[in-house]
Amino acid sequence: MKKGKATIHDIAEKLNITASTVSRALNDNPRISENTKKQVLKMAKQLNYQPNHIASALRSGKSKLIGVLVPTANRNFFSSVVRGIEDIANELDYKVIISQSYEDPEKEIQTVDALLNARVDGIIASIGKNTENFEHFKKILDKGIPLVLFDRITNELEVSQVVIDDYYGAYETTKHLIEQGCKRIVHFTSPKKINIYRERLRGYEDALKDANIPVDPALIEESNMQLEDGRTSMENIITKGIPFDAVFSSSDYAVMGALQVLREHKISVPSQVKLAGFGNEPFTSFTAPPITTVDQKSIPMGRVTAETFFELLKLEDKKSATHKTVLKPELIIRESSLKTN
Amino acid sequence: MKKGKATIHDIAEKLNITASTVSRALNDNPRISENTKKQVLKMAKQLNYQPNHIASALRSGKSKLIGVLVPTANRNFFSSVVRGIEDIANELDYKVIISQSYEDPEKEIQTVDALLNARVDGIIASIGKNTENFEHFKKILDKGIPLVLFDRITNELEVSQVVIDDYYGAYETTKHLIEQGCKRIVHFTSPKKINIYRERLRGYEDALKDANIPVDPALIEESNMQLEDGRTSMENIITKGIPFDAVFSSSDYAVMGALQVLREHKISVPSQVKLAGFGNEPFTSFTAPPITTVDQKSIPMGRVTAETFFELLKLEDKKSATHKTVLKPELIIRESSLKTN
DNA sequence: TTTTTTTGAGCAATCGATTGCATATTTAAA
DNA sequence: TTTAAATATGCAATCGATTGCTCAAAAAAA
Repeated sequence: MKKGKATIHDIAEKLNITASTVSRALNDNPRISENTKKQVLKMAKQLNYQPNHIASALRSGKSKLIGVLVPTANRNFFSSVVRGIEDIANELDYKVIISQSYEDPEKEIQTVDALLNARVDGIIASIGKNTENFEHFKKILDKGIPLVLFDRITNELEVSQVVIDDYYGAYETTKHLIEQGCKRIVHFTSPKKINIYRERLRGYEDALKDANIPVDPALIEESNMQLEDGRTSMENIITKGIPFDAVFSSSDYAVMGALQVLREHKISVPSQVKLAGFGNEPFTSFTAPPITTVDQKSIPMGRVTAETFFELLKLEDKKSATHKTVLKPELIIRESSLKTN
Repeated sequence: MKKGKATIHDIAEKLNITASTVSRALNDNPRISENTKKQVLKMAKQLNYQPNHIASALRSGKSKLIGVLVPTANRNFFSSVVRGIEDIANELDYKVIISQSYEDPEKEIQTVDALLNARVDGIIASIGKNTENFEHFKKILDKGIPLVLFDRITNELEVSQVVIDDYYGAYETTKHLIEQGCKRIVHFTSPKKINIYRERLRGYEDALKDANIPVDPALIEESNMQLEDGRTSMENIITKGIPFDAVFSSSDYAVMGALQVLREHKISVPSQVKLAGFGNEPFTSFTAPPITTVDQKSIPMGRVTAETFFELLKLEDKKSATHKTVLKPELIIRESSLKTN
């Protein structure tokens, strides 16, 4: 008797009513009398009844699971977004399956499939940096399953999305560096299809133009934007003897690499070269000097994304309701970019 | 027709056989002829059949989901372990639900409940730092659901567990500091019930004793081991005027805080004070100077944990089979702890 | 050729909750 | 008092896959 878990049938039996009534009572169906509801609830508690979500999912077609696909959970930005999503989802009694693509397009496809197979009610995703084909996301849409993208989005998909204003963040950062006296600002970017780096590059270029500083292609370094890539890019610039007085990297990791290389070359930051990154990864505040960066409003982004998602879930025609939210990032000025008098 | 997804019944109908046969064919049951299997597989592909895991889970009682509970996914150590777990799980066609307790005992209890309700086939967990009551884990065991703990374990639970040899790691680190000439080594630890900090403390103490250096309680700072706590602890020591020539912190975050405070007090690392942390968080290699730390073998730990878990899953009597694996950590020596001549 | 085994499949119940369609009982309106 | 409307519950099918049991046909043994 302790053995098998209690089901609605057990409750029904004890109360001499049917399982349907119990089910309706538990779901607070208006067709059930208050009295019966009370009794059912009481008996449910007494029998330590735990609803079987799997049975419910099978019948109702709703798994109450939402799949969250991120490039890597091991990044402050992504894990914070996830946290924001979780907060909202849990309130609504949804569970979150986090899965990681590890920036690998192949793995991303598999993962989408796996989530679909797990019968999630919808998917929230941020696209891997190297993804150039979006068929697997189209597949989600074709099935009429709600999809919301955040941060790493693409124009090739007509879906709801939540992003920060990367252009603005980059523009402000570049402007700040210019105000600190910089004229030869190196920019680290990524050549991929993903929106964010393009936008940041645009912000960088426009800020320069607006200050009447020519955009010098020699100062723009493309890479995969990891720490190692930042090192390589910095070495490149130094080796080529290209003069520069600042680095604005679209990734905190890459700017960290630059800082290391500058240190090794005994180039002083910020007096000789000023630095700014993007992302506000925690380590940027640990370094010596602490690095100026752009905060991406990760927790709000998670919450907004989840809210967008659940609105979508409520609607009938998933496709027609695409919605784009843009959050303002915040420039966090630290020592690495400040003029030394 | 495109509408509803194909089921085994659709396959059965097309082939003029029954769903049971299809089911068995798909599961490679020996009672089905090779020929039939081939046909079924072909038709399945043709109809783009995707098994409904939910239906299968309901009937078989196996959800093919495994719950992973970590204090926070946003830590290199934990996310690496998760990655190791995922690797193994995915190979075996299991999906992983990651959930975070955020070091909050209350949230941890809720999360365990949520996982249980999601009908995971088992749980892999690392206990929150502030958890002092383990009833929710006992509940898992009582239900006969496999549970494996890693890293943050407790003696109050009789379960399979995978840990590193924290004692060894701490002993070696302390010994290393002593060899570099340190005699007054501050230790940052956490007062909680969790094993790891106790073991590290023990390693620290024994290394001192073995070198005939008295253990001075004034040098041992207890805290929650975050960056801020490390700052506070370091300020404490300095303010009290307690002489010291090294800090060995059981957490990389806390040692980072110490480094900041030392920097602010113009105390030079490593020439005046040497530092070592624990965990090999990526940022420890970014700092100036890079920080000596202990690598916790996170990916192997994840894999071993998953392997232990799946072995457990195979067994009948879950309880009797507890198994403890201890991995050797590795001391990573960097500039922060090296003797300056 | 008859009997026994082996092999390949079908039948039908089952997992637990949900839900459209009755039906019985009250209550309100005519 | 009769009829219509509202309220509370039951019945039974359903979601899709799994599985114990039964059975027919084919192969092997007697």
